Amino acid sequence: MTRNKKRLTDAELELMQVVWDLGPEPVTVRQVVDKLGAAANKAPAYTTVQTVLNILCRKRALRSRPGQGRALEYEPLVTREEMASSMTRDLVERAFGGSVEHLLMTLLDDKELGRDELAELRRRIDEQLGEKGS
Amino acid sequence: MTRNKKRLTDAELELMQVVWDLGPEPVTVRQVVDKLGAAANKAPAYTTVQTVLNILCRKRALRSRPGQGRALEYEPLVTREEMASSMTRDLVERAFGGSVEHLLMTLLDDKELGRDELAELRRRIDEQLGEKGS
DNA sequence: GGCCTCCTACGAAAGCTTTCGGAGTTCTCT
DNA sequence: AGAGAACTCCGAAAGCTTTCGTAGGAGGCC
Repeated sequence: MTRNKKRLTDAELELMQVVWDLGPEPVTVRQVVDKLGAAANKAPAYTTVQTVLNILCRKRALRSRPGQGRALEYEPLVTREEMASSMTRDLVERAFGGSVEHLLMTLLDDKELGRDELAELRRRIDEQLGEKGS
Repeated sequence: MTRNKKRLTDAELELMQVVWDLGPEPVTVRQVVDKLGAAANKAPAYTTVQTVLNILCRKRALRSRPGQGRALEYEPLVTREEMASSMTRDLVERAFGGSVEHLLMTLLDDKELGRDELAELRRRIDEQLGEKGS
């Protein structure tokens, strides 16, 4: 069952996003630093990135191993979707008393959703209702 | 527009929940401690609760003022719903690239929702669609 | 008054987060 | 071989989180 209990901090999550963005191949510290330098105009120090990536390994969000060059390669052990799901469960626990429906209702009532999104959502619900059919 | 940027930590949020639970009236440190002692069999020290309540004041989530007795009274400056909304926005930013729809789709696909919840949700969507109608 | 209880205010200690510099190793180029 | 670049490992420093103890003030009771 290996419950994935660890919560990622801001810095950690941001680096995970970069790793996921960088595609399916494992990435090096250098690649992450460069990507950050390109995206924002302030890149953190090389060793800062390295430290956070290593923390992510300790938290079992990444794995590192020798790559082709001399630099270690890091690869995700969880997908962006798994992480998002896990964070959502966390939010539901912390802020909605464990009730997913409560979160859903709040999202609807807060709207920010246009007619198209609502229609799409409705379509999906019908799909789900269909699957559970009978 | 005075964006409410502050994020509450675990301990802080837990105390907010107790304050909200304790009803609309302002509460004292003592009341919160007792409530925690009753709920879990592990009550934190009086001064621990006091410290966190004061931090919540600094973060503008609570306000304190002299009560009838000698103890200060604390009252919420934000509602549970506002906090939940704000935390949800935060999650959407951090984990779903700012896309509420993405969160909604994930919630649906992760299911955990029974037929009744889905039906209720659908009803609400129709409501919203009605409001926006034409 | 003197003592006990309840309260507030202050701040300390342990641990986590975020950032980075320095030491040392290895690869490459001349 | 020697210089320099690039990388890893280690750990430190500043700030936040969480928990709590102690000092000091105010009210009630003998």
